[in-house]
Amino acid sequence: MNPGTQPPARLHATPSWLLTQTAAHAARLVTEGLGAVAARGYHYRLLAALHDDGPASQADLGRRSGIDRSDVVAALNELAARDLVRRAPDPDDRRRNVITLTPAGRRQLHRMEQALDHVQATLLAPLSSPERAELTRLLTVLLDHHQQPR
Amino acid sequence: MNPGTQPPARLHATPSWLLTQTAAHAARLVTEGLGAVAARGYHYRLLAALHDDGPASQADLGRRSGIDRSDVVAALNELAARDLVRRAPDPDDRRRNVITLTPAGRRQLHRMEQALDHVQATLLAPLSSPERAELTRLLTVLLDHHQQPR
DNA sequence: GAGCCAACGTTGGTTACGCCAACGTATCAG
DNA sequence: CTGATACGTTGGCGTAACCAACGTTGGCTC
Repeated sequence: MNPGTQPPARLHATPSWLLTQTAAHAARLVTEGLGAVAARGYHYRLLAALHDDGPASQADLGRRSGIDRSDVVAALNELAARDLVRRAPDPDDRRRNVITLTPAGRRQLHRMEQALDHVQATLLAPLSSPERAELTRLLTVLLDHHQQPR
Repeated sequence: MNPGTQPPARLHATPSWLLTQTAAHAARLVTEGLGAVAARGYHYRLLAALHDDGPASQADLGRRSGIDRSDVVAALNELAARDLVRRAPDPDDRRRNVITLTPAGRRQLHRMEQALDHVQATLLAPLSSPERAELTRLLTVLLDHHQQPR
């Protein structure tokens, strides 16, 4: 986002504009926060998915975290190079790799979560506690609605 | 976003995750909607800024719409090539170009707004009217807070 | 008036994210 | 056995956001 010396035109009060703009801001903060621990969004999503639901194939990981198969490959290469995950062929299905979170990966995930907590605080600073809850609820409704039908 | 056959891990109930994910969805719908009228986000923002606040230099346009100077150049090239804006040297300041919305540009802006209205309806389908208003309010608070200080 | 700094338009990168097409290998259903 | 499907992988595309650098032009100060 640019330094805005002029106020943005007020006709932009449409939710999709607000959403994408606010999101751009959020994404910037998230990128910044994760960058501080040498990570990016995909890394967090993958490690979190592994932590939450345990080891998985790459395709499963992609489905869990909403990342395209091809992007999973690249991100896992980076994570594996730093020993944050282990990639082993699945003996039961030789098409698959089994991806496992390493202790180092667990530690890194923890660091990411701390960074994201801080981002959270910064992002939601102007909202009261009930407002934060309401925002979370509304966004959850939207997300669920738009990804259930798949 | 990927077709999600598995439910996303539930630990992802953090606002920044929700925001960026919902936003990714919104952005996808916006891109789709604008694509149907052969446009993209930057085009809409620029034409809307021109319509709202009148002719301006490229730098001013960038500040109004939150787009980097260099990206303004490229987007205006595309808009000018389709006669949606006019780009003329400013006689009063020969560093500047004065960008003006053409009648065709006004018509195109109208088409974009229709497309975005439709996107809005799709995106906010699961929310009641007061919920939509509340979401808009909360996002506005966030946006204002995070871009005022600049 | 001369010199210097700031603003402007422009070019040419870079990064993240989301997505799609294609290929070879492996598995499974008929 | 054969055809369809799933998997990992490579390579590419488009959008958005941003940064550095350059030459030109304006304005300010000495």
